[in-house]
Amino acid sequence: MRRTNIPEAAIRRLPIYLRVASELAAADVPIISSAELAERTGLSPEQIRKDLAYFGAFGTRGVGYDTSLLSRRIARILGLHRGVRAALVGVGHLGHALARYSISQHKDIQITALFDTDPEKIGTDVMGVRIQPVSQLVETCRQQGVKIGILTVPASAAQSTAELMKQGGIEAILNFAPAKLKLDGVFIQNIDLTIELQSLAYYTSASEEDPGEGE
Amino acid sequence: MRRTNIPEAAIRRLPIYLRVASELAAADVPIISSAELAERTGLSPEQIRKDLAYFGAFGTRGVGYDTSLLSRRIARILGLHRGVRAALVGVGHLGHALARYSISQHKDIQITALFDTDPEKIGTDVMGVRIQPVSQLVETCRQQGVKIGILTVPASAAQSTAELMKQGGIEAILNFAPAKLKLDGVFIQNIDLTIELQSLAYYTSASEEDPGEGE
DNA sequence: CACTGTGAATTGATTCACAGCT
DNA sequence: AGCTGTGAATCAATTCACAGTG
Repeated sequence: MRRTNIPEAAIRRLPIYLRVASELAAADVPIISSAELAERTGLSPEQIRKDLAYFGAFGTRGVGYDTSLLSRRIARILGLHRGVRAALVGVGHLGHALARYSISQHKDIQITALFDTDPEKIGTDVMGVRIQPVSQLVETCRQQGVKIGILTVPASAAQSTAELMKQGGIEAILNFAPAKLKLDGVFIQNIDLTIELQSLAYYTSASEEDPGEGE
Repeated sequence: MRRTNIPEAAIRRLPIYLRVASELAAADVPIISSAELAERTGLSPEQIRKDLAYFGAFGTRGVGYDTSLLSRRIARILGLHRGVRAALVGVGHLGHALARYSISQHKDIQITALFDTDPEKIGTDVMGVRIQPVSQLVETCRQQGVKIGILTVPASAAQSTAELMKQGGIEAILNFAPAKLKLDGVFIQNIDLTIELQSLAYYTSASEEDPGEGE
C-alpha cells in the first residue's frame, strides 16, 4: 500500500512542509494556504498541493491547510509520530558533530547508539550517549530496534559497516562516506561533501571554459 | 556557451567520474569502459556515455576512456584545474568538522577563509586557517577571490550571511542551515540533515501506516 | 569487434488549467 | 469567492537501440 507510485522527490519535500507547519502551529497560526506555504518554502503552490494530495486530502477547499493537523499527518506518514531510533558509526570529527546535533535537536529521530573502533573513544560519551565498539553494533541495534544508520566512517570501512548495519536490522542508511554501497533491501541516501563542493564549482566563474591544453 | 542544455543531474555526477578516473589513473590503469565505470559507480553505462558526451567526445570507440585524460577534462569542466577558493562561515561543531575535512582533503577546492561571530573563536585557527570576524567577510573574500561559500550558521543568521557572501563576490553557496535562502544570481545547494533523516524514516518499517488517530 | 556517441522512445516530475467544495 | 484536488500537457531525465568508428 505504501511505497507505490509516490515520487521520491515528493517524499523528500514532506519534512520541509512538516517544519513550516509545526512552526506555524506552535505560533498559533491555525491555517496556511498552499500559496503561503509556497512563499515560505520556495516551491510552487501546485506542487505542494499535489505532494500533499498523494497522501489523501487534508486541506479544506476555500480555506487552506490546518497547520496542526498537517504537521501531525506528515509526522505520521514519515513514521515520526512514535520516534525513530538511529545509530551513528564513526565518531570522527564529522560524526561527532552530527551526533551532537542530532542528539540535541531531534526528538522524532533519536540517536540512541554510537559506535567506533578507536579504543580511545570507546566508553566515552557524546551528550549522554556512550560510544560502543563496532563489534557490539549488530546486537545493540537489534535490541534497541534501531532502523536508521548514519555512516561516517572512512570510505574503506563503509561497505563492511553497512553490511553490519543491515544485519543489525537497519533499514535505511545516511551515508557520508565517499563510497557507493551495494546492499539490497536497505534504502541508501548518500551525502558526499566532495561531490557537492566540486559540482558547485561548475556554477562559478572559475569554470569559465578556458579552452583546454590541446590533447 | 556554458550553462546551456546540460542537465544539472549530469553535472552532479561529474565529480563521481572524476573520483574514479583519477583513482584509476593514479593506479596506472590507463583505460576504462563505460561498462566498468557503471560497475564502479552504480550508474548505467548509457547514462555515463551521455553525460560525458555533453562535454564533447573524449572516449575512443572500441576501446573506452583514457583515465588520465578523463580526469583532467572533468577537472577542467568543473573549473578545478586552477584551484577554487572557498570560505566557511559559522565554525560551530559542524562547521569545524567540515573545515578540518576540506582543508586537509581537497586540493582542488581550498578553504582559505573561516568566519565566526564568537569572540572566543576569532583569532584561533583550524589547521592553519585563522578564524576571522564576520565583519571581515566581504573584504577578505574579495581580496582572496573566493567563489564558493559554505554556510554553517544557525538558521536565523543564514539569509543575512548569504547576502554578505554575495557582496563578497561568492557565486555558489553550500547551505547547511535549515532555511531557504533568497538570493538572485548565486547558485545555492542545500544540505539539510533534518530533512535527510526524516525522509529516510519513510523508507523504514517505522512508517508502516498504522491507520491514524481519526482526525 | 568492441566500444563510444546519439537520435528516438520512454519514464518520471513539474506545471497548467480548471472542476469541485465549503 | 477562494481555496484545494486533479487530469492533461509540458518539460526534464533516463533508457533503448543502433549507427559510426578506431
